[in-house]
Amino acid sequence: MRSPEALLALETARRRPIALPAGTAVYRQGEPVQDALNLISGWVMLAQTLPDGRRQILRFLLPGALFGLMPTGQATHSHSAEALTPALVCPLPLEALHRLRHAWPGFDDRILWTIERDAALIAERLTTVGQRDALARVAHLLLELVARAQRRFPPEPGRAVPVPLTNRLIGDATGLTPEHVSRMLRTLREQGIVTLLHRRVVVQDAARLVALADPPKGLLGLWSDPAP
Amino acid sequence: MRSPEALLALETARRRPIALPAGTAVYRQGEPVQDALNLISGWVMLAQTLPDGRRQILRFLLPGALFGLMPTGQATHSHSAEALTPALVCPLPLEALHRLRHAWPGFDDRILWTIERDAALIAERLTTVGQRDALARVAHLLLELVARAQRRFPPEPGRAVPVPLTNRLIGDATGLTPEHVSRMLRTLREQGIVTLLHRRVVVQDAARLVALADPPKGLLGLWSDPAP
DNA sequence: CGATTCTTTGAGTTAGGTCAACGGGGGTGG
DNA sequence: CCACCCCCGTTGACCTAACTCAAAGAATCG
Repeated sequence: MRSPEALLALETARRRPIALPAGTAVYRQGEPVQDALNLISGWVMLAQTLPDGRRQILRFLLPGALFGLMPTGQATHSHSAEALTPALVCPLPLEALHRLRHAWPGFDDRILWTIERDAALIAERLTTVGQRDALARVAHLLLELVARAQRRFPPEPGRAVPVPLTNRLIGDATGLTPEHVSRMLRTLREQGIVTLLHRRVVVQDAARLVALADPPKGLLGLWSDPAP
Repeated sequence: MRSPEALLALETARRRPIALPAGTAVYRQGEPVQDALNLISGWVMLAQTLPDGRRQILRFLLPGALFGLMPTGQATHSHSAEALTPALVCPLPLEALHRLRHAWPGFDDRILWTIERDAALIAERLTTVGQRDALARVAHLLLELVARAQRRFPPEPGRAVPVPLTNRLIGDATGLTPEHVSRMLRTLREQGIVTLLHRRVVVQDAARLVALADPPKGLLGLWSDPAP
């Protein structure tokens, strides 16, 4: 937990929050790294784009996420960040971040925790995309996002959880085409497992969804737990 | 750069190095997190295994790598680590790591740099596996490993670079079957681009290999540059 | 209310997987 | 030093999951 003094120092160092309409870029791949960013509200996605236009969504960010950091010495962003909903983002100059890290150990620990957690989330997506079939990939993504959005695992059945997903976004995150995503969503719907309609996910059968997505035991905490 | 005092403190805190024969596990998925580990010599792979036996190789580690860290509060390993060659590994108790981080800012910065770099490498693999075809995936992996092993980009043509890869390992890293990896390697060989024979890679046509793998500009430093 | 983007579905195609068989290399134990 | 064995690599034939292309309907947003 950060001390009141640390929080005050953070308040002093950060810039004014920026309101971003849905669909706007926070930063683009190849742009110079400027500030670290704190997501206050809304959803943001991080994606890597190939020269031919295909893109891989690396992560979906929920409020509270810290992003925009690159390894020291890395001058440009390796990926782009784009708001999926209207979003509020608060920049923090890298130099101030560095100062805060060294001044407040609790703050430093939290940064490290965040980066490690993000790496673990990407690793799990890699495993899913590399090894699982289309149905499991879609199921896994829906389960992850519902669990993270609700901060709860397993997800509560019947509740409509707002998620700003389109079939194209699901495809870009899972390595599938939007058409095939549509077919997989139909299967999940017809089997009474989970439904995605009008940007809302309803989990009908949490047990079967978990069985399909089959998230590795022991990592579930990363979806639902806050920072220590 | 870390100060002499910091290096001394590190020397004092670490345990005695452990020699691992090729094929042995450093730790297994699901085991409790114990020490952080420093790879002194040899190659190690990090992999996530699914219940049905399929596995995704997340990263290949080269000497100097720091691994075995998990987000604070995460009790068990989300992946396994296995030596691909005879390897020398030096454990560092987590508690000592924590102390060193807070006592020596340069040390702390280097840890953060390492984790961020590792996350960037995994993200790039995710993009490759999710979006590129089989030939490009294999080309990308060979290029990455040759560049990292030689600390040099683009790779020097004609030089035989030792890599402990089997077709199965390439398949597990790229999401392909060993049979299809064999077909892709044949294509790369027949086209005079790159050859893998007897655990040695020879890059024949660096320009075409780079064009095929098409690594995002600006990330190349992560393959060939040392820590700042 | 028009335009645009998103979703859905169908039909045909293909990249990569599966299965099977064989050959080679390297390590091990006699 | 040799023989065996096991794993690895290679190739071919066939199969199927996912892609492509096309077209029509449904949401969403000025």
